[in-house]
Amino acid sequence: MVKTQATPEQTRSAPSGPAGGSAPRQRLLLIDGHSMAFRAFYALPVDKFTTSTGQSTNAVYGFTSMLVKLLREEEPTHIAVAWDRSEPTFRHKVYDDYKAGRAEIPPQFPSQVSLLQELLGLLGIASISVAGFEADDIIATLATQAGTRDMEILIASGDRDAFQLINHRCTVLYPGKTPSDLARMTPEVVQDKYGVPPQLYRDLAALVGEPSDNLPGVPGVGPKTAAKWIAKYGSLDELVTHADDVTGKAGQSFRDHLDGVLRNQRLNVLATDVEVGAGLDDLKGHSWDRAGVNSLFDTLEFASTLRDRLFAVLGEEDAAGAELGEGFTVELSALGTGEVAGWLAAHATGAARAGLACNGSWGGGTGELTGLAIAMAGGPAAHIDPTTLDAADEAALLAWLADPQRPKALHDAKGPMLAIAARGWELAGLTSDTALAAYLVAPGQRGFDLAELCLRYLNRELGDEQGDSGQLTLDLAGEGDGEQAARQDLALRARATLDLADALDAELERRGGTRLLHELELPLMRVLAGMERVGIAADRAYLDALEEEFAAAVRQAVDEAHRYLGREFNLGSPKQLQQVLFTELGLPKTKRIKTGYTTNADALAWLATQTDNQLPVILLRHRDQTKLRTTVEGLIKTIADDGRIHTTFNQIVAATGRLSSADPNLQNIPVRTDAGRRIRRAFVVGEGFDTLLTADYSQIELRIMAHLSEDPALIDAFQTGHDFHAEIAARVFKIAAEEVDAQVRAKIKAMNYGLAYGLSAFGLSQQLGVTPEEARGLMDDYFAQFGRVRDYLHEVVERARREGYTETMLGRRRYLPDLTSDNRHQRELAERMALNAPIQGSAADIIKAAMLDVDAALREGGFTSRMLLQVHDELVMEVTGEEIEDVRELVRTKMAGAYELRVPLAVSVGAGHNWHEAAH
DNA sequence: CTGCAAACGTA
DNA sequence: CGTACGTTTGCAGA
Repeated sequence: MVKTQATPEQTRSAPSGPAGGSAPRQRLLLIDGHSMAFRAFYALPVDKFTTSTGQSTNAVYGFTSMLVKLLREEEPTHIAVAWDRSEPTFRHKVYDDYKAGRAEIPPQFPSQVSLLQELLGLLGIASISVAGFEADDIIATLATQAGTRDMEILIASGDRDAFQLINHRCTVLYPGKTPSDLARMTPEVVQDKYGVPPQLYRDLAALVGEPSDNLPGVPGVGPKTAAKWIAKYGSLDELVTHADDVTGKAGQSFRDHLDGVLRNQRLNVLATDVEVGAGLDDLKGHSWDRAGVNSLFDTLEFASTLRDRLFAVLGEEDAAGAELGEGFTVELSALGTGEVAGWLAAHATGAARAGLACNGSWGGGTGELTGLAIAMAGGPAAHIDPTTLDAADEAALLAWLADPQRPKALHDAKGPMLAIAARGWELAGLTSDTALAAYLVAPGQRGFDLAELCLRYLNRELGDEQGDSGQLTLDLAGEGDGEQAARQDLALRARATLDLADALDAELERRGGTRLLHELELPLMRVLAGMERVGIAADRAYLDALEEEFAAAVRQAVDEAHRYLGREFNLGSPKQLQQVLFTELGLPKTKRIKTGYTTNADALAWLATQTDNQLPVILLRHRDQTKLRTTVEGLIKTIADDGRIHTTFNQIVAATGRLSSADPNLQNIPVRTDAGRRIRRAFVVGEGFDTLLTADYSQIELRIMAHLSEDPALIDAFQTGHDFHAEIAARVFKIAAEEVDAQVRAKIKAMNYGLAYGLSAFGLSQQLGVTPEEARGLMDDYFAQFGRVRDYLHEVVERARREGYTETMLGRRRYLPDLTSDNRHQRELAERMALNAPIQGSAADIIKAAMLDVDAALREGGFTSRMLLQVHDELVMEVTGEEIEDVRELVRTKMAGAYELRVPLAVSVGAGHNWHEAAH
């Protein structure tokens, strides 16, 4: 088996030979994968090399470290890593007990081998393993082939069997205390150390034995005696021939154990004719995947030092620019009044993309632009102060910014876009948003800072941000170095954005995400900016009254609780609650958590059933009312001067592709309880409009599951059923849909929704309050009718494990390296993520596409009505009286038609004066 | 002042 | 032992 990764889009190659010079000798590096990884495993403490998700990384780290050192110091032109297989080898056929009695492999080790093989794949280094043979045999075979080509050969192996391969052109690098501390085993060193030439080393080993392979040698014969004999007789064969001549106690022992010695000799010979499936030419440096390596190192939580060292050695043959710390350079023009139009005309008129960077502040649907930098590929860059423009400059600049024919790249553009819009300007022609592109390349990563991305994708350092207000260097002399440095800094960010956009374009193309960026996320960003700018009207007086009401209820509950206990305590402190409930009142213990026992709502409700004590009930009411009060409080604080609440939609945080909403979060406004729904009445239709309209997808995730699984019964249920859950229940229990009672329907509904989350029988039993056996039975009944769903969910996980990522209907990927973790908890969590991601993510794809369609239709139709919010499967719109029927129809059509599934996409629409009334 | 844990709201 | 988020609060440590 040969695993290589060769993708034409990649530009760098590894490993590198010595640059320049005249026809350097070819040098083949062969690594015994398991042997070296095992050495690394024991050289580094596993507890110090464990990620936050529990994945051990000590072997990966140590091995990689060794690899970097070898690449740098040995400069191989060809390289391969050979791996053992778990299947028996020809040696087992000769000797049943070969390697028997070996210590158990530590549980943290095997998954690291997979990670290493993944890493080698990304580095373009061949990983070779062959059924029936050990890594040593593969190495011997390749070394022999290389020998006939007069190549220089280096073998990194902790297995002394490799010593027999040593000769004047083949050196074994044998690990000492750490795998990076390698001893060069040449013919001279072997002779010196063992007293025999390398070609006779296996004769010596046959006599001495190899305990780790369960090959006992001759008792009483150590390396010294063995070497003496071999020197005297010339070889083991000769020694055997003259076995009777060997004197002494050792000689007798030798004769007694002759069979074992001959067996050892047969076993430790290395095969040199293995079908390795790769020729020497396949072992030259292949292209490597920088972003993939970065992404893997990120998940392994490796510090940048190892990464830097690796990239430095891989990038050696590149032009000088690849060195870390090279940074970015620009030829900066700080444009004064009257200079902008001229600079733009001179530098930014063609089809070449410009990098942009903005200073200022933004959020809450608006912003202020205080500085703008434009950088072009060749180096020219300009800094523009938007407050000092004359009329001609301003006209030229805003025309350029708004020109879709002038391609631009900008990092995290939605904020700057709001700031630009706040000046009354427009930004068009964006062909990349580097934050958005990086998100599509690897969603679920922690940060998408420009500086971080530069390091990750360009291997270049972007100087620290100075801060927009010059906090670090406030230059008292006025027009001095501080401002100069700030302009330079902004220009460098513009330049970095430009270079990064190119790198991410290529990376995204490799991962099939180009269309997602250009046809979905980039256009959506503009729509989201519009929604943030518009906001949603809030009824402040109503909210004030509501807050007072909830606050009164909270005070009441606090009072009651204090009186009940006979002293004051903080009801908001879980710690004090635990003290009161479990220590002072001696109530039964709830589920254990890190800090003791949980006091969450479920636990309190359970406690209420276990005791006559009224405190749990009071606490529940307190929790409820407190939550409502703080929600209302928070909303009031965010009402802007225009009487509206402007949330910020985050497009690059949710690993599945969903949007999120913050400052305030308008995607978690209560709806399930009566009291909660009252809060929704505070979201009202704004001035100049007549109706709030909500449109939501019915059971979109289940419909997606039906589509993706192609389960005929599930698809059919959507075609025929009016009440979907009842329809499913009827099929599971083989009764008529009308006979399904509310209880049964509820169970099936829970089951339906649980499926997409990877619900277990235990989890289902907890939720339904039935026994795990009953829940198991329910699941079995369910899958008896909808078997393809089970197959699908299973396949989705297996495929993700193989490929390393899941994919949504529009090709949005989510990488889940923990699927091969040896930590069961982490692995199972990743499995649930893997089966949920395509479903939740496809739903996100669909509503995003629908939003684009709705937006386009509204603009094309010249409507005044507008989109305000997105809540995952719901859109909230603000509509004028005369447009209501058209918009109702438009939204329904666009949402239902956003993507064609094997089942219809059902959309329900409601209207009213506030969000509560509009719900249906 | 910052970061974590617990709790809880939504889809 | 059910996925994806964001916010608030209390509290411990810097």
